[in-house]
Amino acid sequence: MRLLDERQLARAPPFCRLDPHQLRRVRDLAQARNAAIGTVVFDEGQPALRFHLILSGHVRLVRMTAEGEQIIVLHVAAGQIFGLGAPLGRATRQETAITADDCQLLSWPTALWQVFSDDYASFAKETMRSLGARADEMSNRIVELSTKLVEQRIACALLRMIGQSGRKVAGGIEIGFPISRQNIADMTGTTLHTVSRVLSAWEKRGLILSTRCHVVVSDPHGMVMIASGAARPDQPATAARRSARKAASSIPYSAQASITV
Amino acid sequence: MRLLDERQLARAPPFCRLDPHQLRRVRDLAQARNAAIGTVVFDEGQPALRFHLILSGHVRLVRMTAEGEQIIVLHVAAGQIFGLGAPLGRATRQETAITADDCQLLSWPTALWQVFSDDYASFAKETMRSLGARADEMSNRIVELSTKLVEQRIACALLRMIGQSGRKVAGGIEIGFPISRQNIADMTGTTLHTVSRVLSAWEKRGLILSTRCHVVVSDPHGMVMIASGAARPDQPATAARRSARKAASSIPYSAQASITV
DNA sequence: CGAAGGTTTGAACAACCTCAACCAATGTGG
DNA sequence: CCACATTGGTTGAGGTTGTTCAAACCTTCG
Repeated sequence: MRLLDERQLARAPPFCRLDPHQLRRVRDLAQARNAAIGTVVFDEGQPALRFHLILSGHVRLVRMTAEGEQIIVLHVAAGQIFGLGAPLGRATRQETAITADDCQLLSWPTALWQVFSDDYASFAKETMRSLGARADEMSNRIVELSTKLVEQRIACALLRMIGQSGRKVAGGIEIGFPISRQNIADMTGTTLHTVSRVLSAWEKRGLILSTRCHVVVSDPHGMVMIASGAARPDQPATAARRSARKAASSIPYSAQASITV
Repeated sequence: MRLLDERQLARAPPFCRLDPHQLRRVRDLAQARNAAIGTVVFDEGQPALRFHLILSGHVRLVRMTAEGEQIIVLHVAAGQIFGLGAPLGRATRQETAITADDCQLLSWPTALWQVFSDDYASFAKETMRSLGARADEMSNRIVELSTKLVEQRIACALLRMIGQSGRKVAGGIEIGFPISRQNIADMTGTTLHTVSRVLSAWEKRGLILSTRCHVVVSDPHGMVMIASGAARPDQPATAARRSARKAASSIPYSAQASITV
């Protein structure tokens, strides 16, 4: 079991540069846990005592509003670290972490994050890289939510998921964990009704194949078209939504203002 | 000039624990720059060669879409660092940085980030903390964009700005830098027309005072009411928008699932 | 003073949410 | 193994929010 874990640990980006001896040390300090689908790993508001690594499976980071709505902020895939609140200066969890499928998890006390960072340069580097990637993803989500229509946002969400956790299957690329219409709605800021309508339409057009909690994208290119706002049936191919004020987009700012730094 | 910079530097969170000698070293490695309002500090797509600190003023981090729309991702206030793409593993800028008012800026080559982090523990800690705070802010924005009505989102944006850069004036709390309706629209994913209508209505109700590029919140508490979705004139005080499915929100997940970690 | 940028406001329309009802798949207990 | 509950999915009708279009106004600044 430990040996097995070590071998998987060696494939996780934050630890893949460590030698066998270092891996053993890291593994021995970890607490292992198998969590069935739907298990809550930690909950919004709790003290952030440990950080986690996914050996296999997927975890959703979720926030809930006072009105009882869920918003899926991020998906974390195998090989990745999550729950780094403490090193980022948060004493308590801001999100709830729920397994999206059956998971093997390791966790360490937050104090070890500093130790690992000091001892293994690649660990520090890799966690920073991962924080950066997530900041990018959130930033992209903000742009999408601000500018895109629901159909485009759903397309973006599917593309993001097949990019992060897609696996090739017969009819296309499948999202590698169970995902319901409600889940997709929670990612895109819409309702399951709208998601259902959109996916049904896409299935008729041959863009996807879908069964219960299960989506295969059979025409990724067509999906990109939809996500980008091209392939709009009626509209003239102009702005997807808000009036592209001035439309001076093509000239970067730098061409106008003197940039020095 | 250098001396003046050093004194201001000593007040910036990332450097406030340094002794005078260290401060001088940091200052001597920096490039100083005064940037008038509307100056582009760096542009989306450029290589990330330096990181920056605001001595005074405010900087907007902006992203543009293919259709020419701007989205304001974050505001950065005096004393804060920005442009940390490189340590986060990004070779090129993902956002454009534009000064929101007249700014005094310092910048350093990205290579020094590692050096400062190694040499000054408080610097490393503080930059992590700041990354965490921004991740929180983005996460909050995602929740707002996903669940709140336009009026609530605008209220949230105003509250966030007075929280970060508000100053007390005669009639209430003023946002500490110039801000147009269009800017607010770019923050909330709406149009300047809608922002204008909402602010006009608020001004009539005595919640704010506003002139060109200039907003004073005179009733912060009322603003919080609006932001949270209370104070809705017609609706019964239930869910602000999407149907609060199951509304099991009050019981934290942890009460249902065994949480161990 | 004219131009440019910011703001206001009305009217029409589109997107999408809400309500409502129903169906299909899966799981459960007798 | 079947009745039944549960969960996820589908689909139509109607209503609300907020965008789009259009036009005018005001302020600031060269």
